Amino acid sequence: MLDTKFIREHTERVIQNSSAKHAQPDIPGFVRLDERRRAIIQEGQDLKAKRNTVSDEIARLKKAKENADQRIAEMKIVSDTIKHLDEELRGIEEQMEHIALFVPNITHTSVPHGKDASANIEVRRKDGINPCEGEKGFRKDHATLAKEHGIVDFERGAKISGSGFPLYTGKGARLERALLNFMLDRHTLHNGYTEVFVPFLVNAASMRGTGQLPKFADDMYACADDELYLIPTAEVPITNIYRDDILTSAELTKKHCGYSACFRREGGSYGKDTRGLLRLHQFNKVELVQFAKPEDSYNQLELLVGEAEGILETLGIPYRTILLCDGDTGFSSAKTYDLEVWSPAEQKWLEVSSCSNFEDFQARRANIRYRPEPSAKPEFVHTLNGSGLATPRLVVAILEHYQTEDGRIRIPDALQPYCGFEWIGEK
RNA sequence: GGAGAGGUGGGUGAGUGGCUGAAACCAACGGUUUGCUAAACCGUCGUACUGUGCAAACAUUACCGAGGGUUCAAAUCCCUCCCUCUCCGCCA
Repeated sequence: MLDTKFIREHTERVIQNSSAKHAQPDIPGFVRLDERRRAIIQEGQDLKAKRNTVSDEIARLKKAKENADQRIAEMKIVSDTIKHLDEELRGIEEQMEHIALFVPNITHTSVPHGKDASANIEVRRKDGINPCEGEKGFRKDHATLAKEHGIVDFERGAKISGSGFPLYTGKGARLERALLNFMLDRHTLHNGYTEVFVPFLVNAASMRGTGQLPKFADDMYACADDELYLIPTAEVPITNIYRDDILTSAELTKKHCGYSACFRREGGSYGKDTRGLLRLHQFNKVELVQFAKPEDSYNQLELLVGEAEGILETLGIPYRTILLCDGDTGFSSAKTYDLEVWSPAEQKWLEVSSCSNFEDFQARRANIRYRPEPSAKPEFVHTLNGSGLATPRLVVAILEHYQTEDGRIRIPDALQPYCGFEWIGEK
């Protein structure tokens, strides 16, 4: 959410930025409502001030056993007027909020302009680290490999829940767990994150705090009877840990990582991208979340991207890092880098991480603040997050890059201690 | 799920209709003093919005879990909801 004052004072910029992000909120309407709102507040405050002083007078009169009926009658009318003003004000603020919740975050000046992914900028690429040689005829795609080795049972997953709910079996389940443990250990032991294990169902206030609601309601699974939502990412519960809190300057930058299952409806996305593990309704992810001072946040974003890249480097998977243009940058984000791994079978880059600086956009919604100095006024923190990383496409990359000519799959060195085996498949 | 108790400022905690935005204590911050990892004393010490002002600041208003209601006037009375604690039941 943007600051009302900011929208009022930078109306043109907000309109342009919204349109770059393919959104058309009614900014002029918002500004008009804001004018009326402030007029009502002023009028209401004057009347309330009058009521307060006269009420004191009534108290004095009554104490002195004098008649106050005249004043009471006057104040009854004043109170009625106040009531009507408050009602109008509530209506206006509701309308304003309805508009404000759909205004996207302003992108950072370093973000390139463009209408879609074609304007994104590749900032780094690490290929040539393929441990099992280049693109050869023996290569099979991940779904075929997964079936042949019996490590993912898509059919039974579909029987249990539906398509997009994979059932990992045997070494596949072990590999999944190994990846998660490996990544969590790395972020907690080497990158200075404090681990959290979060609820997977959250309330509406949490979803609003991180920006999933109200705009993306259709993308989420909801438990209507309990007003709870299945999280699409651990970003939601982790960021909301400090909703309505005031942090101290000393505890920033605060870094949390956590595993969660992630649930996404992915409505209308059936097509070629849905093969195997490429796009799922439920998947596993380790998430990185940071709460930073405004002056540190962009430096922290670069560090966070590096931490996510470190996982791919250690696993020896070819990847590239993309800076998203404004038209491709998410609703809540001011600047986003995507990490993509190469799928030789798909001949495509697959997104495995999205690392963003939200500046104070989420913090304003979720009311997460800090005091720059012990007795200073609280200010909004900057929030950042990134996947570190999501497992399904990581498994895709491992299967496809680490398959050998004899049809087996070698486990990356760093994962072997976590897996307890070196190979998938018989020689 | 049933019964009871309770939710007040960073913390503890007083306050049952009008001089209470809220005592007291603790913490924190500033200062004085004592020459020493401390103590004493003095002072400051919630948040938001609106307005005036370049600003520091000042003024109004609102906020005592959330939302409604009663009243000239609500932390205080009434209703609904949420949460916490205790006991019982159930359960991994």
